[in-house]
Amino acid sequence: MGRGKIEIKKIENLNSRQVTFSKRRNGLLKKAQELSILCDAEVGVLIFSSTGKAYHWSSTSMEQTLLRYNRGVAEQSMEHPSDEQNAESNHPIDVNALKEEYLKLRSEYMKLNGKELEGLDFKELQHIEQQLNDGISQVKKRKEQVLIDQVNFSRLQEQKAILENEALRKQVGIRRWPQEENCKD
Amino acid sequence: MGRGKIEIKKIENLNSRQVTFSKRRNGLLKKAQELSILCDAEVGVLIFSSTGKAYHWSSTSMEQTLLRYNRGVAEQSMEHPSDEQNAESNHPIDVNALKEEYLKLRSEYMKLNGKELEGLDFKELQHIEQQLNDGISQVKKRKEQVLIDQVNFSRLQEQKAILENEALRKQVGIRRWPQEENCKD
DNA sequence: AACTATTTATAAGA
DNA sequence: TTCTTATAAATAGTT
Repeated sequence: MGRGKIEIKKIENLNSRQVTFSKRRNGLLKKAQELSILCDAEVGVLIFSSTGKAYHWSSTSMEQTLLRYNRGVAEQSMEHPSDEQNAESNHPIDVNALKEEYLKLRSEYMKLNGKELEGLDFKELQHIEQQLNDGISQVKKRKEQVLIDQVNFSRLQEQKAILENEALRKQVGIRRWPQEENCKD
Repeated sequence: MGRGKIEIKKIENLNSRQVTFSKRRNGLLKKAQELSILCDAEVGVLIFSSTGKAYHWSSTSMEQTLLRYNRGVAEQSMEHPSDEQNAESNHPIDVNALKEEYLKLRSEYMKLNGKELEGLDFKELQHIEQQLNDGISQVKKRKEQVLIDQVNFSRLQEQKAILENEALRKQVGIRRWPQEENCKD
């Protein structure tokens, strides 16, 4: 839509690129606003120029829009709980969402440490106690396993040492016998 | 740009609105892509329809784009350290630091739940067990206190009820005594 | 920053 | 939904 048709590929001329960026950026934001008004939609747009300058617009607030996006992402990850990439990278991205998650987690963590228990009712306390007991049970199992592994490892080392000793003894024996004849006196 | 000019305001007819949403959504995403390619910019678009459906597009990945946005937000809050709005939302200055904190806390939390214990040695496991025992001890104390509070509260209610009963009995007595003389047979 | 020839997007109709 | 097409809007190249 202009004096000539253009190919959609990076504009190499810096000046043209900056002019086009300015024009099309405004166009995109206008379109975004029109879409949100006409269709009663929530729209957010984020733009970073090649020089690193940031522009953004949201029909509500960017924070709200990002929170909504993250909620969606969270739901998706619930639906595909064991996607490898998801598991790795699906932590909340928006600062506020992350902070919220962090504070929630911190609160849970404090409770497991027997702190900040005020305001919990009996049933909630019972639940935490159960959670702690389960935790202890797992930790004890793991401790036991670590000890068993150690014992097994020691036995293995012992066996290895014994075998090595036998081998060495044989070697020593073979080498020594002729020598011993000289030393015999 | 169509058969007729339209005013930019919510389209009341549901069907028209949905049709326009679909068309303009595609248009917006196309424009976003063109901008990103022509001008070598990073662009992200988030759209939520009035029915709650989510659409999004990013020239890189939405996660990367949002991280970049949040970095910008963080930088801004560095530039105006004690802005009123900042004080209100209390953004952590560095998203990455927060993310790191979050992951560390999450790891601790998992351990207390008896998960992700691989790689810990016996001493570390013992420490976690001790931590869990301390937690349980506190939770039990708190449970006891909740019960004591409940008992005390019940006693108080009981006392109140008894006093009320006495007061009522007296009132009833005063009214009844003359009547009882009639009923005595 | 404006201008304007063209291209592109899309409103309304089928 | 999808296609068609007349028209509005966006914008490429120019001034």
